[in-house]
Amino acid sequence: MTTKPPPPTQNNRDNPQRSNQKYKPVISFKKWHFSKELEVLEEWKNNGTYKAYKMNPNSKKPIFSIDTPPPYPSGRWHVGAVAHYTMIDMIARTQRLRGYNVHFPWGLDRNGINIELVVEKKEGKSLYDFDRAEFITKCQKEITKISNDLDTIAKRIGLSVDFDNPYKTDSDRYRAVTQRTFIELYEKGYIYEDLRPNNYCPGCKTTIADAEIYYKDGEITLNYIKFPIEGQEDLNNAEGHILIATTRPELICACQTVLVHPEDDRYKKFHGKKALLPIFGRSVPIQPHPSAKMEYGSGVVMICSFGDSTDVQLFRELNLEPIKALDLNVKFTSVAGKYEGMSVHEAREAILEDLDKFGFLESQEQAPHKYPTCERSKDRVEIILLKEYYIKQVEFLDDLKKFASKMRFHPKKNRNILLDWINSITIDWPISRRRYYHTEIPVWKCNACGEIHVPEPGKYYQPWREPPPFENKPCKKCGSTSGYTGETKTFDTWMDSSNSSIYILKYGQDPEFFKTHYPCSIRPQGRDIVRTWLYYTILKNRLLFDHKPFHHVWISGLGMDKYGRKMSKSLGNVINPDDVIKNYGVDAFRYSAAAISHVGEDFRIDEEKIDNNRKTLTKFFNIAKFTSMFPDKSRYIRSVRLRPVDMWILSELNLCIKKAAKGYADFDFIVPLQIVRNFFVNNFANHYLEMTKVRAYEGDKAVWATLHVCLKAVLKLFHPIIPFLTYKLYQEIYGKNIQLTRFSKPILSDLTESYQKYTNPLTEFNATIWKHKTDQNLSKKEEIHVIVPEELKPFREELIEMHHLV
RNA sequence: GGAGUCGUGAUCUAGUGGUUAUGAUGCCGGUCUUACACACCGGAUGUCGAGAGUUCAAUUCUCUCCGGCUCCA
Repeated sequence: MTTKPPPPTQNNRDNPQRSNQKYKPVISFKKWHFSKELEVLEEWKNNGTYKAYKMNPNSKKPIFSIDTPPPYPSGRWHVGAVAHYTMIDMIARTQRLRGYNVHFPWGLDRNGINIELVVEKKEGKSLYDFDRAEFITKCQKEITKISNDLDTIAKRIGLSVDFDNPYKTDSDRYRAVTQRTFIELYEKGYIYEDLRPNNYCPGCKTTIADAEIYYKDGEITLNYIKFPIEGQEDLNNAEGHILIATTRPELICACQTVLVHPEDDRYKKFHGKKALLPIFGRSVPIQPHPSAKMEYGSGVVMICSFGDSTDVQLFRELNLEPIKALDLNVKFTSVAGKYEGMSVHEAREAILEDLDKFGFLESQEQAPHKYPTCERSKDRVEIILLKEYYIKQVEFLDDLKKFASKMRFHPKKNRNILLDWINSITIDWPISRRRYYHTEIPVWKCNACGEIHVPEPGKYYQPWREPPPFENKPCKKCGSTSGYTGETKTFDTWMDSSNSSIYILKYGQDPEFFKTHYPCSIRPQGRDIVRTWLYYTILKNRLLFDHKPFHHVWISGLGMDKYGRKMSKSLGNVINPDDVIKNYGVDAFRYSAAAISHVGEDFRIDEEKIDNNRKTLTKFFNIAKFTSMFPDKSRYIRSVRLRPVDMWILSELNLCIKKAAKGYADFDFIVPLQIVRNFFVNNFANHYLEMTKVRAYEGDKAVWATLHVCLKAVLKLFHPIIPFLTYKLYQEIYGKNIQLTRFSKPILSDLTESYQKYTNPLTEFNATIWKHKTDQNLSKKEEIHVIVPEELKPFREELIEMHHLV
């Protein structure tokens, strides 16, 4: 490679680039600043965009329904949640551009204990000390107060939901649907009432389901206690007592048996004997059972009602009579003798002192321990005998697994989270709660025989304050006319939430619509609520319709800080989404959310990265601005005389469209983002624009057409991710609302495909020339003596012009 | 303790039984080249989690282990 010395003075008169005053970008502003997003929002408000987001019931396009997670208003959105919702919005925008009639509803989840706890705290008393109606009114007011801001931020982040028809899970209409599902399930025989040991949260004062329990790690004292052997009592002789290890000494009063491992030679001598409960003196059988672990503690375990879920299992298996040791206030009952009225903690202290005093307590050691807590109040959960309503699930688990295999999971691997949970279920779902701001259980019981009566579905019932809707009829079971008493219990809020997908498809409201559009297209949700929201939805759909509820399930990970740690107040790493939007704009945030990782992975939110992505958007803007200098001749792409370089970029565009479509079909936005960005910046801007600048300024229609074919396609491909910038550019350049368009299809594929092979040699050749000039400290305009290689002959003219080859 | 899943430069990511392991961001150095310094050019950075096995050859297949996450006990 040789270079000629530069001519003494460069005469630019003939340089076609001088004539670029002729061409001005059509874009009305010089720079993109994200404050323009606010203008876009204003335009959307005025140009009917929000109406265009609505599902059109008369459209012939196929419906794509999204079971938008209805957010629970809780003051401020977590920045991870904001990212989550923008990604769900990308799904909606993608599907519109793919030609679907998208049903993207907007709702608020307003039922539940959270708001009750807020009111209780504010008023300083427990809900049982309120008048029920008054308490409900207070909850309603409180939740409405903190719901108000949600629409503003939802609009600001570009959500394309149907804002005009939001639903609320605490509305009469929604609750009527929840009650309908209960009534229908009751009539199908899937619901029953039973007295069973249940998880009971002392803080929330209600039963909770296994799905609502989280296990925490802690340490606990393991107490070695001597139980005398009946008939040969002697605390000082190995034959006279058996040493058991327990973490729950306060439950001795509820003990019904003592277990040792069948193979444990140390205790074979005690098989069939009886042990006397210390302090209480009651005798219980000692029996061999494989659940007693030889290596844990002394290898002897006492089984009480109820220390943990193993106890519950063993009571059932061994047919033991439960002893109700704790009442609803989690205080000991009279079976605890002198410990009656004490809390768990008080009783434990007291009995340990007594055991020690009387010589029963041999020793103590600290042991690691996992204990169940309530996910809401974080209180330690106790197991108490309670009468509750249950939905059958255990006998349907195989069906649920079948449905799980029929739904497309994004990402695929997250199906296992669901399967793991299904496989761990051993008991039916307790659905009744002893709370107020929840949907009421629509049941009245006969005053004479207690038979359950359910009303006709369709209406919202409040049995605790309404007369039974069948007042004058005699009881269907006993014929009594002594009247009915309304149920005071309410539903687990997951009974409501698990209806969202059928509610938005108008179940119980528009049977025709429901029939046509069931099941729902996609459930987007976070990984943290697979065992609740997703699981219960599948269960309900199995029981009601014997059908899978969704075609797709999209499960995203959780938002972390930039080091991958959970955001928490105590770590001081909480990012405020309002600040992020204020500092970098929504598109930069959305772009970052898409670029952050594959769907399903936990993602790290790093403000520095968001700021860098903001710069990338400026780059995009500049490419568009340059392109917009030339008239849009894209519709003549088939008739203009395309040269090889045009064919080449079209072949790259086609490849880009195809690859991006694949990523969009998976709702995995990092894939299209990387592909389109690479095409737009690396191939289109760096190489194609540079190679065709001269022709473009000369007025070559083929270049003009190609430029705009590419730009249009790219704007659309980026639109789901960065709706504001792409909307504005499309509006300014093409005078149309990009939100109402379709993705571009590959164009002239057959003709252009063979040009694929030039990508590498072409870009490498250009890079070599650029590098050479830089190394030699030459201007890019400097003439240079280089011969275009044979394989790049089709691009010879452009390459000579571009690099000033001589 | 058991099950599932993942593990590629600081971060995210491509990819494959044989490549000097892809690209991006960041980092470092240089350059105001008229779409863009919110730019461009260049550079450094990886024992492809560790070990063993299969193979002529393994980042890629198998096993074990380690680490992250999830679930269960």
